[in-house]
Amino acid sequence: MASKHNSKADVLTDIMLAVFRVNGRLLEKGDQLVAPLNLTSARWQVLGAVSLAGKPLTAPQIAEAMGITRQGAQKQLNKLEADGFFEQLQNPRHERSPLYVLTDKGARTIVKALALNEVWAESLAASLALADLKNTLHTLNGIYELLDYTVPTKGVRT
Amino acid sequence: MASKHNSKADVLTDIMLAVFRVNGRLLEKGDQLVAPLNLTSARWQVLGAVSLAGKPLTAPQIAEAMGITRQGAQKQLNKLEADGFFEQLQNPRHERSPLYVLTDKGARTIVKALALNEVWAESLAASLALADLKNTLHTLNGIYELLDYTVPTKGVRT
DNA sequence: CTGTAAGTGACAACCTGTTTTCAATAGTGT
DNA sequence: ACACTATTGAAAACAGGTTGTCACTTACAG
Repeated sequence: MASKHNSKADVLTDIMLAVFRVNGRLLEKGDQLVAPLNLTSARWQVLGAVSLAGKPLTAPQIAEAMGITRQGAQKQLNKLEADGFFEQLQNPRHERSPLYVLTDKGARTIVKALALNEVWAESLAASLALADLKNTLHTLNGIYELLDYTVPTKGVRT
Repeated sequence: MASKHNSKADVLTDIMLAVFRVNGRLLEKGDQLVAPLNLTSARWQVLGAVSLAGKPLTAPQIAEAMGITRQGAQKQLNKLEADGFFEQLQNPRHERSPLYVLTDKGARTIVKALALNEVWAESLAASLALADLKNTLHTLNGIYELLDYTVPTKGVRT
């Protein structure tokens, strides 16, 4: 499976391919993990963003927190609201742009999802070395910053 | 930006988030990289799979090499054939399932794409340490194997 | 042979996300 | 106040991928 690795560029190329594969598996396993809660990875992420903020957010704020476009976030919000995870709150600062607040059901669900994730991550991490994990996180962040280098408008998408 | 990291599971969770972010950026930058060749990351991957095999492949074979479903691969193949990167070859082993072979244009294009990728990877890797890259690749592969663990049918999707 | 299971292409519907466009709302400088 | 710009929701088209169905080859056990 391993290639020649005659240069740093070769190793980096293999890392890119590994990132693609791992990304796919993570989404797949994440979907399975929260399926019993009637969630998917994408929907869980939205719940998590609002829960983490600790206060109601507008659709564009959620999108920015998640690093996706506001339209993408809005789609999930519409579904999540229809399923009773969110409620709309009148936004005093914008009459057409409501704040989204977790319902009791939404709050209970995200707590369960985070617990499931914690158990899962622990079982995976058990067979990995802390030093390797830290190094990997640091290196991935370094790669991300290199890739992020030439973003003009602070990452804001229209 | 860094979290507390009180446990290996916490670091792993941050790695997961980093993988999502890096994956997104890689696709974005990859698209930009090969846009002058009238390719996208997805199409480039198909070209690469057939080029790497060194012989004509059927749609299901390409799908398996790429780790996607045959229907997904077929979609790209149809477009790539329409754009003159592939030609269909009569398959002696299955009259309804043609072999896809690179045209001259396809072969020339994948060579250019690989060259662009090499230059890009070198420029990125320049500021990273070889030991860190190797460790990261190894750790990501380890994570992938852990995630891959419970796949029943050898990963074949219907 | 023959029947049955597996492989395959062609579609269609869906998921997640992006881009584009439009109209309505909000913010700001003068 | 006023005009100009930025923000926002809504909707549609697109990209890349998945799942499911259908009909048709192919493979293979008996």
